[in-house]
Amino acid sequence: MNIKQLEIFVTIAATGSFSKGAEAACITQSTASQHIAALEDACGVRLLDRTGRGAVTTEAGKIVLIHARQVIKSLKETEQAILQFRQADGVELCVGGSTIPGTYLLPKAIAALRATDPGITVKAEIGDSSEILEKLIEEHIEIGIIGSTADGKQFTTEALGHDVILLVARKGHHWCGRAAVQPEELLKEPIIMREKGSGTNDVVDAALRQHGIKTDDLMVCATISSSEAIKQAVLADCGVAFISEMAVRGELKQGELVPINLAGLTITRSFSVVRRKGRTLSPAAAAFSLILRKVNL
Amino acid sequence: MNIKQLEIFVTIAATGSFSKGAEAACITQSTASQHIAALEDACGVRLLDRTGRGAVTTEAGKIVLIHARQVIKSLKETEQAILQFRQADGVELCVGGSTIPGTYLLPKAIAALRATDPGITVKAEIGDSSEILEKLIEEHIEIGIIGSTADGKQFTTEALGHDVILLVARKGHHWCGRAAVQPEELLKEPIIMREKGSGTNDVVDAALRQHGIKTDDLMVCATISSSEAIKQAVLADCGVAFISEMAVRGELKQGELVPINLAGLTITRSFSVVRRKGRTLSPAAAAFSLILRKVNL
DNA sequence: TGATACAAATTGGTTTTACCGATACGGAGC
DNA sequence: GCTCCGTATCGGTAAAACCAATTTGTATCA
Repeated sequence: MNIKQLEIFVTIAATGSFSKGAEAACITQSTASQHIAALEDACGVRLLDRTGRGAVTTEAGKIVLIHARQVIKSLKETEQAILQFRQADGVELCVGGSTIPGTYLLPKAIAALRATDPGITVKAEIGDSSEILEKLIEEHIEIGIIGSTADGKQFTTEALGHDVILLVARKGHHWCGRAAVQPEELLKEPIIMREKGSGTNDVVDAALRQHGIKTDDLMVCATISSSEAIKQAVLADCGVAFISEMAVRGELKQGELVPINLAGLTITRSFSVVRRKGRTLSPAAAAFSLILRKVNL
Repeated sequence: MNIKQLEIFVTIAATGSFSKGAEAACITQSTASQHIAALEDACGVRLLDRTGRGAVTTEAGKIVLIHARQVIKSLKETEQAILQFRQADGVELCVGGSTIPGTYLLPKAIAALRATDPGITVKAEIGDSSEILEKLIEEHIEIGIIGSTADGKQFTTEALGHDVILLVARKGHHWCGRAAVQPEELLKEPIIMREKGSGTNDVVDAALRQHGIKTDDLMVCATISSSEAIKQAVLADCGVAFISEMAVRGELKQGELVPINLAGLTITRSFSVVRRKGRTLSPAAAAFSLILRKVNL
């Protein structure tokens, strides 16, 4: 029993004749006849009664007809789903972003994607870099943007642009107005940090280490897993903090937060688009990947 | 896109490997590879990512997988339905019977059928002979029992046994006790008849005509389309009536109704099993047809 | 009752497909 | 770089799908 047989059976049943059905199916009557014979053989019962002026379905034929229509319908739906998928229409794209790019880049990219491909709905997951990579492995997301690098064996990364991480203090902080602060001075100043595993923490840690400072030795007054919350903490005069320039752009402009110049220390990091190595991107994800680059320019 | 391809795709997706999937599907890995290539070609997208340690479904593959399972399920259901049908299990058999055989033969036959094939449910339609034939043509029923004959061009009939049609009167009727009544005497006696189109009417009409009597000339005091109702009418002393012996067996035994001997006139008729010519009977109907003959013996 | 259409079944032969075994290729792990 | 494991590809064979032509079967009509 195969699809072709069922399709021809349905058209013959609909037209009430082998020859008409065959014509409708663009095959010869002889082929149609053979198909029906094979189908009847497979079923073990006669499906069409030959009347001399065509053919009518038997009781068994009526049963097969109903089911055959369902099979054909399912197959059509399969083709339809693939078509939709290829046009990235009605599909859900799952992406992820670590805190900073997830908060400040993803929304723009999603908006741009929805503008060009309104058929795509996006599900975005925000987490720190390590969480995003984990979600990639577990296939919760197809593509992610993180602020650190990823293992080249499991992932394919692509640079996307960069970001400056600033040391900021509340206006009126005693460091304000100073041309430069020496890195060692950090050791005696209350500071708010991101949790380990976050991209921000990683690059700050690496940069300070180059100046002989271990983050473990800092006077960490709080470890907070949200940049936004850290910003609020600095505004509340809890201490200073390393924070992405993107996250404090507004506050810097309004003068509520002040960038502190650390002598000889400029912390930058690149964002990367990351996906599982060797995996094919869905058309939706491929479109998103393209847009990410444009948006960043 | 065909069933085989989908089936192999599903097994490969389930086993996570071309070679394991092929083994499970009892084909070689090479064939499996070709099937997937063909399927991917048909879909226009990659369905499986080859990882070097097997294969995992792509986003597109996940979509196809869900739909492919549905297609395969539908096909399985088709096969299952046919199997049930062939075993006459869970099927509804539609039969018909004209008044007399429908009332006095069908119930026994249905009971016998249900005893041997409990999977069959029977839908029986009772009507006069012409109605039964009409239902056959309209395919409301597959098989019918009528008390007259049917057009040999459209129907296949099979004799099933016969029945005597008696002229009966209420006990105490002035004809009771007479050895014989002359047919002409009928013209002066109130009589209750079945409607035209009924088998009973047909054979009575034919028999009387042989004795030069037209039914139109009878003193028909009522035309009733139910034998049971006619019986009640005779019991109520409305008049005499031709009635199937089967229908009055009980009343004759109890002496409430009395058979009248019409000189030189014995009306018998055969019952026939009728079905549409050239049409295949469902297994259920075929079983029923067999049983009908046995029950009648 | 035959003649005549019309429809489906069958036949014979060609093209296409399905399948397998063997082999080439390619990534993962040592 | 080598080996192992898995997929892709190649070449050949057997099966099937398909068609054109023909036969068979069934109503319809004269």
